[in-house]
Amino acid sequence: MELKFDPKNPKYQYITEDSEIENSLEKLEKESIIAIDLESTGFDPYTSKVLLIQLGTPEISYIFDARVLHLKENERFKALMENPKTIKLMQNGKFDYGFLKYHFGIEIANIFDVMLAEGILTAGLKGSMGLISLRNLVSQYLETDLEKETRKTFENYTGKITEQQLIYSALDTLMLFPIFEQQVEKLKNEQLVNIAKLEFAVTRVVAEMELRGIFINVSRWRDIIASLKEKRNKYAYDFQESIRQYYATNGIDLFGNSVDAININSQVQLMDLFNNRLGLDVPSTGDNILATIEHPVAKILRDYRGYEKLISAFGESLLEKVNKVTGRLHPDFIQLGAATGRFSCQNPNLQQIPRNSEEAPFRECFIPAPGYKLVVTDYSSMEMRILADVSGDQKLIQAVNDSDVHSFTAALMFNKEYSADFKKKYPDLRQAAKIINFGLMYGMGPGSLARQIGVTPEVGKEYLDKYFKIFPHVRSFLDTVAKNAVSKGWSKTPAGRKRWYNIPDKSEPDYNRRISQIQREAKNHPIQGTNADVTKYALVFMKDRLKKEGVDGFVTHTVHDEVVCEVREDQAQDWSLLQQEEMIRAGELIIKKVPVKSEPFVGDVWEH
DNA sequence: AGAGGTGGTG
DNA sequence: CATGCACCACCTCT
Repeated sequence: MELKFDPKNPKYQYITEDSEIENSLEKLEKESIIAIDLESTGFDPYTSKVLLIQLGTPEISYIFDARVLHLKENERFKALMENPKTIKLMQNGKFDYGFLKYHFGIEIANIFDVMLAEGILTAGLKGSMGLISLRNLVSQYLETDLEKETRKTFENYTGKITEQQLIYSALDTLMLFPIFEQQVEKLKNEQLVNIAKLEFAVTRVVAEMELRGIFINVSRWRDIIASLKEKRNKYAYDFQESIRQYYATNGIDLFGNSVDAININSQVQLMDLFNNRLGLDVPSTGDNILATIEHPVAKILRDYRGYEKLISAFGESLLEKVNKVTGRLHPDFIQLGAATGRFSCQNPNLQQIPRNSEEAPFRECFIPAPGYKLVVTDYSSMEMRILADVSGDQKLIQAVNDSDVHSFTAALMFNKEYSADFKKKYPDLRQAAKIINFGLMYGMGPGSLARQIGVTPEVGKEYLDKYFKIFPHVRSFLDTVAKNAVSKGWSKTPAGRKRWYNIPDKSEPDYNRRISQIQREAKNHPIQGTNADVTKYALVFMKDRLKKEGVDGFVTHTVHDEVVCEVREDQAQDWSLLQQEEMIRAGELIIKKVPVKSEPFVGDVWEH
């Protein structure tokens, strides 16, 4: 590919005088597409400084020294960044958006993010998930090596910006244009333009979500952990006491301190205990296995694990992530973290905080700032509605229209009268139907279905047959998706989001296994992926609506089919209805054959 | 450092 | 024959 710049000697203008700003802006304002990048002393906007802001054309990069220039007061600078008519090429724009919003009050508009574009174009393929580096894009699209070592020099810069740093900074904007041009063509060819637009709109919401963060009641959190530790320690002690007899130790060391027989957390040592010393024969030490074992040690271990899990995964380590400046948690939401289009979440992962329970009401520790409320909306049985919608199965559409899908399914399958109290009358039948309903969306087969419900494989197959006899279009839809995924190498959601598959060669030894894997993934993709599409539209709609209505509120969190906003107390109740409205509007963009439902909750803790 | 096991969420 | 989707964190062990 022909480049419009010399990678060894890129053109740039380093601007260190306020008087030079206007001149560069004038040039940039003439462009319909500019590239933006930013160099900072770190990754956290609250504790890091902005050093350089690069705004580029295809030929030249204007490097603004943010330390010495008065950019915050420059309305023209801000207007350019916020101009919705100018496309802003960025790499992981969420990062720069957050810094510019916090340090300069700038809200970049009309982003084209090459990282997200690549994620959309390669969803599901190995190495495409999550964060894709500019270096990789440059290597792939421009067959050039982009030196990235210089970035580290910004973290402990000594004052003077070096020529090497300027070259590095300039390349980061110049490289974006030729990548952009090729990606646009690909997006058009794959009919992924609308999905790209959605992701680019979402990235501003995500940036603000991360910037705002989530308030957490630290002392309450510590109290929960402390009480869990007490219980865990008791079970840890009981465990050591009950297994000591199987080991050549009296449990006391030379100094009179008690010493453990084995490391209770070691899977290897536990296997030795169960299989060599207790005379059992366990394939693993997972909870599903331990649950079937009569031995008292298994019971103690299960109890211990229940507490240990919560303490290790959600204990003090989470509190360490509280931001020193804001006192809030600012997790990373990875916009294309999942192959299906869902978000993933890290540092900490607030999408896996346990549901509230008596002993560990973790979610109750997530609270609004003083003077605010949390407004929570989630979609009700969204994936079932999606399955009904995409399959077009009249019976399933009818089932989700009724108040309880699983009961209705059970009634049809087991020839019972459907009634409002079905759940009470036939809890087992409902549970079986629920497992089938969910299992199907994951491509489950008769074997594991039978195992889940606790029936023989033959009965499991009967159930499946019965199910598909009632919902024939569900079967045909899933089969078609699976077949097409293998023949075409991709599947897509109604909104157009694609997921690709590496189809193995027939000569591969595990060909059948891998094809089955792809078929299951493909059956799930339109369902999980549509859920992601809908929630992402909802996020964009909500942010826009908050602004339009002048509500003092922020999107703070999302968990796949749920959105949490933090809204000023006196506005929260009214806003909750608008939040519900936007959730439903987003759903109805894509889901046409069944109603979309979402109830709003206003409260002082995160639960619903 | 990375893999495997275990278990938390939707 | 064995085959339930999508993630991330923590632990141990090599």
